[in-house]
Amino acid sequence: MAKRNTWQRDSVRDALDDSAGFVSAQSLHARLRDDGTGIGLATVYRALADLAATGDADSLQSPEGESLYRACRTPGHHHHLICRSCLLTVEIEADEVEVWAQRTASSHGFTEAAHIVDVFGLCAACTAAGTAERVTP
Amino acid sequence: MAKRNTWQRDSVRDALDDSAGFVSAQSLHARLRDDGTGIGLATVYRALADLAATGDADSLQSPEGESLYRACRTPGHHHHLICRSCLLTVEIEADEVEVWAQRTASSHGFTEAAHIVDVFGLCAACTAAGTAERVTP
DNA sequence: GCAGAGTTGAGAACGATTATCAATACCTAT
DNA sequence: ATAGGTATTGATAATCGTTCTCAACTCTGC
Repeated sequence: MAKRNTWQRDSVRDALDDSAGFVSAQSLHARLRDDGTGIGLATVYRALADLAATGDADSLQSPEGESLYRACRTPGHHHHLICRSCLLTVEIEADEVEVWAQRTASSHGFTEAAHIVDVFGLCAACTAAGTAERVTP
Repeated sequence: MAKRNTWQRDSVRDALDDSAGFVSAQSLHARLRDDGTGIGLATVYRALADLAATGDADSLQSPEGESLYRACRTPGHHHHLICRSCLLTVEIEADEVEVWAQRTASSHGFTEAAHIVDVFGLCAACTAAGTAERVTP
């Protein structure tokens, strides 16, 4: 079960690193295909799943139900501020919220608390441009 | 475009009200079918979408990508504390988090901020029962 | 009761994701 | 460097949740 290094995996990792915000597996695949590589869709999904599993990438569900991925610069636990128009993403710390979540959970008898905390909005650029639709990077 | 009252819509609303936690459209449909009603799957989806649109129900995406619905007792904006084993749900207030989200968004130039804040854990009962399910880090 | 517009339900269609499986490419031991 | 076992790939089929289609149906107001 030893992992092997393939140009496909590297390509996916590189493409993720080049993205400013979250991207879907589909759009990553499309981009890689456009770059001339003959990479397969299934391979992109597998590579992304691996990256997410090893903690090298974060993933979240878009409001539309798609799985989005991102290579995060900040290691460890953090949250995201995401532009719902261009998907530009800013990593944010939220110690305040960590404490709140933990306190709230235990005050209701819940254990093993985890939380999903993401803020969506329109970034400065999209606000200025009045961009109404979502653009997939 | 006047809305009509049909027993189907009422059934969906009632079934939602009877649920302690979030449920998927599929399982709601299955339950209604088992109750002898010949309700259609598409109708359940439509009714749930309507309820969510009018604010009579809340919805969220399960970590597996399914859409889950719930008839919430608290009107207005609130968040949820959800047992990841039995889906028991507690509605929680989070003024603290509202403020934080708004402040964080605007400090990064983001406008029209909305946020997804949900806490997952194991409820007291499931913790005691040792119900071990998947892990959501 | 009647007409007509909103609703329903069975199944087709759809999009995202996962499974299949023969062909291929990577890695390690020679 | 080479060979060979095996993880990986990729085209395609399959799966799953959800939405669409459209003829049949049923509320509601008159």
